[in-house]
Amino acid sequence: MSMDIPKDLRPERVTIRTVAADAGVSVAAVSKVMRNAYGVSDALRLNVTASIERLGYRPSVAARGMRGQTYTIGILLVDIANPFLPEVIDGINDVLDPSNYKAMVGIGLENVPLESKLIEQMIDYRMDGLILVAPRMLGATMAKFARQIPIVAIGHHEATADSFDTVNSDDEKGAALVVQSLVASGYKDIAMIGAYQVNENEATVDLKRQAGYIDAMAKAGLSDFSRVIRLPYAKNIRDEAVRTILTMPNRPRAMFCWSDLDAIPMINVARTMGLRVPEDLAIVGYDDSRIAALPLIGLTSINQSGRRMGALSAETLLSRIAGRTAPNHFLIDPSLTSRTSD
Amino acid sequence: MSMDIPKDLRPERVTIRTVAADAGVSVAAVSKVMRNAYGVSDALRLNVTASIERLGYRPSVAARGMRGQTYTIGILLVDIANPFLPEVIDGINDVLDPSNYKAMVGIGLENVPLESKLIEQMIDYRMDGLILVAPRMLGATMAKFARQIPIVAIGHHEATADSFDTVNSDDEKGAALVVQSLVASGYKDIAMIGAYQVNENEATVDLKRQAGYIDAMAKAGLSDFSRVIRLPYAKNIRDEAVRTILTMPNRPRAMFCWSDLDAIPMINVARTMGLRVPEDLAIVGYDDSRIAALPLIGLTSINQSGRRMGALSAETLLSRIAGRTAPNHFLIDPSLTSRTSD
DNA sequence: ATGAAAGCGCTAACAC
DNA sequence: GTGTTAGCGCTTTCAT
Repeated sequence: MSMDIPKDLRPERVTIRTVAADAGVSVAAVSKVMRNAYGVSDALRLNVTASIERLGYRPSVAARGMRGQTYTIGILLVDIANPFLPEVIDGINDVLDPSNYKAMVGIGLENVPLESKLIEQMIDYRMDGLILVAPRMLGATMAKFARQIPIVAIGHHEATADSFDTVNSDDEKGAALVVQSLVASGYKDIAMIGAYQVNENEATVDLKRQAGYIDAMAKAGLSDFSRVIRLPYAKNIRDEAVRTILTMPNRPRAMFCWSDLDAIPMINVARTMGLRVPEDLAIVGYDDSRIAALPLIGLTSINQSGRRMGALSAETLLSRIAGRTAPNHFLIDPSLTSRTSD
Repeated sequence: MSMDIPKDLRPERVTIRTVAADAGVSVAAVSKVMRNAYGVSDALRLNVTASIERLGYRPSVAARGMRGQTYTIGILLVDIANPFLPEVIDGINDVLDPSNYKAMVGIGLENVPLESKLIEQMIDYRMDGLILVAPRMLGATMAKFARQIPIVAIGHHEATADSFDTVNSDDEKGAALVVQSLVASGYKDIAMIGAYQVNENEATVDLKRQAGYIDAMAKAGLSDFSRVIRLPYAKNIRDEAVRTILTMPNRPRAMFCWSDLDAIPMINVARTMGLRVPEDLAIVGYDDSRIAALPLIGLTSINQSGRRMGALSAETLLSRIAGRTAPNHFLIDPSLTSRTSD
């Protein structure tokens, strides 16, 4: 039934001007209503709100970004597979939901240049602030970005940073918790599986966990047993490396893995080799991920309350966006979730 | 006229105008060089490129969005925990990387209103196109959005849609593969674990898998054994429900789970109850996720080549952005990865 | 081949 | 309390 509609008759985009015309007010009035700015009468507000509703008007983030805020914050994730991330996202959403801010996510794929690219992109988008989750980049790089946009980092230990905020679990304490628990169970020969590469970035969680482990071992008088083993970076040969380690005559009696991501395959390899966990080999992980909780895995692990960290980081970011300039650095206490692997 | 503002007090942004001045050309020239537009001499291009490099100029996506393209595509994920997603992202990045497009991710948290919100937000951002991964919303809703922005859906079976494109694994065939394999191994009493709720959306993958299962059972002359069991939506009581099912006197001999997400806990519950897998109960999953491959899990599962689906959807989206209007609908063959659980 | 200039949709001074 | 208007940094005709 409809003929070809000439372009000038086609329904045009609803802009702030359309709304203003519809409500019989100025564009400035509409803008103020949208931003809850000071100086609008209730009558005007009601009138404008009705027009917005009726026309289904949605402000262009792009246009907003050119003058003021975009009411969008960017979340940068290292990768997407890490089981710790969903919790953090949930926590962030907990606080963003009731605000008029939205989140947009970038995925770094464990790759520093890509991370920087994504941050630049988010800046190009004129996002209002950034939450970086376990960034691989150096603190100096982050400080550089922080000059352009408010930043809070999760899982980056740099409590002296003054251009950005940090939210962390106390990773040293977490590692100490593991060592103390294993020692209390009578283990002495406790080794640690560290992350794959010595990172250029010294603020990463794995190095803190390592420091906590070494320190706790010393405090327990077990320095002689203290050693950090690194698995190869390539995933496909990691299992083989674990097998080699577990075959060594002086194989440790207990293993503290810096991440569940390594602890779970280790349980599997151990059992496949006929080793009983924990009778022959105790294993403790880090992150308390869902898989760790599966009955047949039963991995004892450190819980770092990702949801709280997420929520806290969002609150911190919003307060910085709101104008705070003094840096905030939060350290949250981890806890040990005991299961059957130790 | 402009007043004299001390430049030291206002470190100014590098804009297209800065570059133009630096290179001694017009802003239009710079714009054309950036977009590889027609009508620029090599000399000019070189000159401008050098200035861009030297000044570290980055175009404002916001400003671009007001007139032309943003060179950004949005990816909408149902949630972040699904093990199938990282692969898809990798695939999308494979094709986006060499292009000058970037991806931005939104996370739907399995929630239709939130999904719509995120899409609207991406439209507000003037993104150039969207890839929706296993959207929960109705096809009609997607069609509505597709009038405003190019869309390709992954995991939404609606081959008749003409306003958006789809990329799917052949879920009916995948389910049939499972049934045929189980039948070949001698199983007859094969039940299926479906998704938690009957969705309002009939285009979801789980319903296709269900249809494929029922059909394949019929073709094998096993209609009498055919039945679809639904687990409760609440995660915390799901294990208990599985236990109840496995305790029934007429418990099925084999289980086809619509997703590894359900198959893996089922293996665990079964073994915890003392059932041997597969001697007492065969289990097959869907997605061939990493955890399925762990030796102690050893879950036989359907592989739907997420990476290829991701790459294909990105290509399809770019071609639609480039102007194609005829819809594309791709169906990719799944395959069965056999392990020890069946 | 290159440049001048008119907006895109909004926010924020400032005027009334 | 409300309206007018000058840009924000780009892209895109349309001149030259």
